[in-house]
Amino acid sequence: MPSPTLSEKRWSVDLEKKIQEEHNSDAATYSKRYGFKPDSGKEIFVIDTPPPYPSGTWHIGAVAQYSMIDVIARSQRLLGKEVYFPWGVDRNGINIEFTVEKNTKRKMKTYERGEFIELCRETIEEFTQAMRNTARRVGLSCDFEREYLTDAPDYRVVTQSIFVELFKKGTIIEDLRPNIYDPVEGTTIADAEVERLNRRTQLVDVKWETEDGQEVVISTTRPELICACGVVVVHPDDKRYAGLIGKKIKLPVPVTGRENFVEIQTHASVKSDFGSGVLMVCSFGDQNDVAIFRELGLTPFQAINLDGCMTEISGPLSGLRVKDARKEIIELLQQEEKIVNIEDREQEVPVSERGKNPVEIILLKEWYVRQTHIQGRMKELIEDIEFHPVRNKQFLLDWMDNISIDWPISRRRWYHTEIPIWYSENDDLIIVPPAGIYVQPWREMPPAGSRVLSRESRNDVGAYDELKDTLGVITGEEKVFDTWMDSSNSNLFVSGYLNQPEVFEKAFPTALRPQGKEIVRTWLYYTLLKSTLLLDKPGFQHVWIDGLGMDPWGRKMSKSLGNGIDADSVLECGAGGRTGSWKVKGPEKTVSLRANKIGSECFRLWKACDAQVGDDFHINPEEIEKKYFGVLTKLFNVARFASQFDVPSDLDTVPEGLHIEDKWIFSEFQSTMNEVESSWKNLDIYSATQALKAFGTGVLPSHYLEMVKSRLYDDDEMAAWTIHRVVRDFLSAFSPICPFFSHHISSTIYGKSSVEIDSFPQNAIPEVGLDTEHGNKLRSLTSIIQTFNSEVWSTKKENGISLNQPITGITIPSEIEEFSSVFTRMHKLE
RNA sequence: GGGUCUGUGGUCUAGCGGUUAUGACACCGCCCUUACACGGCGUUGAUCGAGGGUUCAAAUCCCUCCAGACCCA
Repeated sequence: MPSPTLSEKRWSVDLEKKIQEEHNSDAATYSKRYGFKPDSGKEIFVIDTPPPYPSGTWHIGAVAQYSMIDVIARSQRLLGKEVYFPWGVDRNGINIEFTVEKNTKRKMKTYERGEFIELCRETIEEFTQAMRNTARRVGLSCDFEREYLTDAPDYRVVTQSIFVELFKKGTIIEDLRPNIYDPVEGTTIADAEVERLNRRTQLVDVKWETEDGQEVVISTTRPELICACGVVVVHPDDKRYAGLIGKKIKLPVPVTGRENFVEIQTHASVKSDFGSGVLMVCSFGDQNDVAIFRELGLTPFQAINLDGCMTEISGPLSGLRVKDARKEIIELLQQEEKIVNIEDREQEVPVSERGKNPVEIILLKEWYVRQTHIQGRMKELIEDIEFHPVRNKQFLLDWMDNISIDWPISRRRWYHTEIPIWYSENDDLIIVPPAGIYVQPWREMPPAGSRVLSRESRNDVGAYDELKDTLGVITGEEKVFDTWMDSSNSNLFVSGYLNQPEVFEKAFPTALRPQGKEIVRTWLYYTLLKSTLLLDKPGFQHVWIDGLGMDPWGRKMSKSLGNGIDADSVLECGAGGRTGSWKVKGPEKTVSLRANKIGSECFRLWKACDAQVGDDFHINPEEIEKKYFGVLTKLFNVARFASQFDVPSDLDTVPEGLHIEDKWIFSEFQSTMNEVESSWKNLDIYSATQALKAFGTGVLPSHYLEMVKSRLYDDDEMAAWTIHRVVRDFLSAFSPICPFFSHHISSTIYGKSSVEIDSFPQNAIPEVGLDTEHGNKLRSLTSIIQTFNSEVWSTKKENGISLNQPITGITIPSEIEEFSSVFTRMHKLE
């Protein structure tokens, strides 16, 4: 055999790593290939990639999703777009504060604020570096040079400027409202950050007494809140209590500074079969209580303060933490024999997503983004966005139907973007910085160019520099923004809002928002809300919502289940001869999984092939290797086989005299390529990959190569031209999925890397293209050819004839008579 | 409790009104054939979660139930 230019015997993870290192080592080439060049004149395609949150290791499901975003980025480049695939890292937030608290065993608020922020910054930087490495390792073609960090001044200033803009518009308001509050972490949180956990609680039946001495039993899981009771309600149809309605009932516990009688009223939300069927409504016991208070126009009582302790009104409980207060009140009630029964039961308790602390509803003055008024308009704008897959749009619409309160955006934490506001001494005026300057009001005075506004009307009163002396002692706002306030600017930021107006003009609405379905109600929703409020535009052209990475049994991976798989271990599996092994907790027992080689190319091929967008996918390294490494081996060998024959000097001009089988394979190839091209255009990775895989591991090697082998050995130039043209174009179309694999082969054989191709390969022979008569006729022969070949192979096998021995008595079907000389030679028919 | 989605050979998956129900992996058998044994060829193997219905015709549409996932209350 002539020596192949592709010298390696097969594809390997070590080869992959070597190529990857070369690929990343030369910054200039990297940036030429993948850097964003807004002035190139090509159509701009900006991807609003989800900035990952660094927290130790990167979740394999997220890495898999991310690698598919890369496939989209690369395929759009292949289609001739000017792609901006940004690399951003989300670094604001409570997670890193927790990490620092845990590492140093000290609560945030025991630090000096500046010192704590510095600790957070250092810690998150370490995590960020690990993430950058994984990103490179999985082959992301991000524009790493323009990395953005959401905790950097240039990002935070955009959040602050947008806040000021919305503030001036009156879209951001401050108000004293019941807020969901995490007393342990000392901060307000949004609806979207609340989750439910099952906890054991006690349901206590307490004896109450009406003004005329009638005994009423009320069940509650929160007896400590009796002091905040505003009304007692029964269902309007509940005959048992009809006589009580309108009467006054005495609180069974001592209270301070409030009436100790409340009225008995009716309310339709009462569940008559729960407990005794009588419900005490406390200010802010839960969301339903809040709703009833609002409906009945009652004045709320504040029973819990910001530290999570009981307030004065609770009388003897005053100053106790909620949990202790509950114990204490139960004891008190027991002493007075006012408890009829105590029952342990499972209850879903609302807790904060991050801290898992039971949350309370507390009346607080906070900043809000108004959102309930704009839902209709948002829905109209969303109509213009294409969703992939369409059905996942429902997640967003469902969430929007649930929006009933404004979005509280202020938080009492530190490692976040500061709310850019100062207050005048009398609190009537506020000072905001000019656009473009990042400020930290808790430690700085307003910068030059700041404006003074009326706190109430938002009217501009004048320049801060001139009014300085009339404002008295000014105070900076100490609160910060909810991190979603930052994250929901990502599309504006990457599209050039404020920083590059000329780019923004062309790049907005942002071409693509790819994300996981678990953050539809937060990231996607808030981003769309921003673009509606700020610009009255849809925000995106396409939204691509992927499913979740699950364990091999279809459960979400989580630390508590012990079923997680580390991304790096899969990407490095097979490097340096090391095998990978994983212990994963299944539903019944722990299972050991092993694989010999995976790497980024195989991993990407798996994700591209194995699950459609939007479907949850099971991650099992054993399966990834078994099903997809072989595909790479096969494709590599097809190319290696081709590489032993001279590459014709001109692959772009069709030579005269192609044989019928050459035209036939082009007819098949072109129909594959048409499907691939339109799939790439529709962001349909699955179909594109399936089509390429089927062709590259099926008809091409099993049938065409066998048919032309002898011609190739005889130095037939037509056959060589055909195979090289097909392999070259195949690699271009395949390179979005496996970029290093394609890059290596194409640059070795053809001297040009497939990752640099910026237009989809043209059909070599238009006359056998998709809708041509000639092409259709040739394609209709494919199954006949496959069947015929199979029959010959089985016949030889049945007769014990080896494949390279002659055989007699075979008739070639009349439909493929034109190929008779090919088959005669291929099968040695006599 | 509500919403959304999913349930197809041992495993994963395609199909989404008319197919002998794809394909891959695994299993079993045969084969070293001037690319590839990390390969090739071939054979087993599914009444499409269960039960009702609509239709000339259902894996595909409708209903009920069961199981799982995610989200929400």
